[in-house]
Amino acid sequence: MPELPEVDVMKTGLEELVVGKTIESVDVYWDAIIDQPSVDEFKKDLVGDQILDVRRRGKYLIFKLSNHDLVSHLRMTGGYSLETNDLEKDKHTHVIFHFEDGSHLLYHDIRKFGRMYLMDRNESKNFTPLLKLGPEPTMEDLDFMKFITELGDYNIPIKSLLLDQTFIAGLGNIYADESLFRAKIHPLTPANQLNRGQTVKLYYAITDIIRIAMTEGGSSIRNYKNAFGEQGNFQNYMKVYGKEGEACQVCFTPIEKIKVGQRGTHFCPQCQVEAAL
DNA sequence: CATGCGTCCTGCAAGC
DNA sequence: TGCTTGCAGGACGCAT
Repeated sequence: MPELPEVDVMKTGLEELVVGKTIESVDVYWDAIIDQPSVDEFKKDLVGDQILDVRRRGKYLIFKLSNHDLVSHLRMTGGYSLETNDLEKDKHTHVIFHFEDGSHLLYHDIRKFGRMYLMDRNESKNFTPLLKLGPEPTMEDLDFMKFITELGDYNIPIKSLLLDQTFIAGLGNIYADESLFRAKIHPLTPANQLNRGQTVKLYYAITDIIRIAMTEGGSSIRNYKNAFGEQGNFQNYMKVYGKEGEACQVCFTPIEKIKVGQRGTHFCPQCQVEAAL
């Protein structure tokens, strides 16, 4: 499932593969992928647009086109690939951008949760979902003191807060669980009950985990691949995600899995103790 | 306003 | 073996 590091890898791949290409036509095979405008307008408006740049904000991709901004969210299973020779679409290919040079950019998405939003040029800066995003989980963007202070504003489980994109943009279930393990914080601990030491550890855990995941090309679980069809390596660094029942690498206690805010949550019951109240 | 839950989807795995 | 059931989860919409 693409989280920030995986989307970033996809962005880098797309930059190399499609910048400079001009769209000749667009096919849409699953209408719900196109959130705005209508499918007909989407297909019509993109004709003749040239791809100038590809950017990322949180888990969103932003294609900067000569006449539009195209915002794309991959959600669970979305992804892009470029076909330069024969067009090989399968049942999971839902949108195809045909380029004037004869190549094709395919959007595929098994679960069909992904969404695309087309708007006028430079209007993504006024696009509400992007405006609401919190800071990037990097040391450059995530202000240390602000992070520490704002944790005290939320009386919800810290795991749930880490998944709130308006608090921090880009963390998903994997990196939230891995960050909490690294910081030795129990996922159910209310955010406003973390002590000073825990908040500091959490800041560095999040930024470290994301930095490592980005340098390792993201994670490849459930066959996730980047725009080049390559896999990432961060799954080799995972300590708790998907490891329920396995011995903790630190203390050998079996990793447990619980539900927090309807989401599967993995943690070590020995290393990640609840805050002392 | 803050929080919680159902919804969208398909593939896979577990259970009988 | 073959069927049914449940689970995976990001973000939104609606309810409380």
